[in-house]
Amino acid sequence: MSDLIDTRTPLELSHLPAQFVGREAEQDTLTDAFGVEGESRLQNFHVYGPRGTGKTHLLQRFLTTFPPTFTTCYLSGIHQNTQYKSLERLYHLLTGTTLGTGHHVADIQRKVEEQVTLPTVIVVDEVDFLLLNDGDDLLYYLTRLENTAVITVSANRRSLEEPLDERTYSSFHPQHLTLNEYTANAARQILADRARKALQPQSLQRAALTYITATTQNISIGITWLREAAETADDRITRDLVQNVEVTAYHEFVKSLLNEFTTHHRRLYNTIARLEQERGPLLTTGTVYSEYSKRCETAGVAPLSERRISDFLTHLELLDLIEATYYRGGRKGKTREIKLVDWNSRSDSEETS
DNA sequence: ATTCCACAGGAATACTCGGATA
DNA sequence: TATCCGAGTATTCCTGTGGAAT
Repeated sequence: MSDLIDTRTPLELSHLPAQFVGREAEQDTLTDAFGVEGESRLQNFHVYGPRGTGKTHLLQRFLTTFPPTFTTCYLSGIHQNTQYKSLERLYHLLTGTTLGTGHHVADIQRKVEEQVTLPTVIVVDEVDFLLLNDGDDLLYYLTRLENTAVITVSANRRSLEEPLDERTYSSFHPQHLTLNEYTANAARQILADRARKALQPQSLQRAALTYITATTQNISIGITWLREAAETADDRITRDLVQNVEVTAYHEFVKSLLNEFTTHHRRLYNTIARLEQERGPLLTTGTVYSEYSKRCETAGVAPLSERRISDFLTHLELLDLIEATYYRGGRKGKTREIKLVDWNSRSDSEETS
């Protein structure tokens, strides 16, 4: 146990710091659009930004700025990955009562509709997971609800025009907000601020901090890394120490991401990681699946079907843990070529379209 | 011009579970 | 209590893909 750490909380990913660095402009954009201070208007938004750029924190914080004359609701498409689950949670928020399973969606829709009396702002974070799993029915319903604003959040799509039904998109019709990656300076401030609150004074070397912010632009990785270093350190967090825990820290980060998913997701990821070590990158779906199957046998677990694992691979892609190039035909057949994401190649990843 | 690779990914189906209704 | 219904999860089934190899 490290005695460097006074309070661990500021080093946790879920911690919402009182002071919010680097996203003031984006915060203002939202506040101005909604006119929270004066006459308020409800607006739909789509917020895009790579992983670890503060989207979730920005919106969670934004929701807290509404007065009690509003209802606000935060959903994550990772957990609320069906219309049913989303509506259930929404209903729970509105009434405090839990419905449980076994009802009809149309019934819950009606119940929710009855309960939405105050202007309501609903954030659908990680919207890609919901769309992949259950289509856009929820968004269609929500955007047609009176007196309601919907804010979708994605780390993968700048716009939802393509994945949404035309009728859904036309009633959604969002304004767009993009979060760019933190500047090194902002990242440094964020980490330094958390270190100051969590650690003994003077325990974090400047060079250590610099190394982190120069290596990754994902602030979640940065925070995990800082915490890992703090937990390992005896007296000071040095640059060397930070380098030493680099790999472990990334594993910790992956673990925390995959914690929200199933053991099969984790097994699948580990399979890919090991295959890549053994045979190098660029594996095809087939090899990954058969190796995953083997691992299941070894562990005495029934493997999931190829079809299902195909979807789980897409999940890993959405999480930015793996990268896949799709072959839609050709001598390689129709497949995906898979490799782990090179997370610490800080620099050019701007040519996406 | 064909053939072929090797799955992607849509649709139908099976199975389980909780609530509702008679 | 029996039975039915719909939601969720996972499987089964199947068609389509398109350039390189023949």
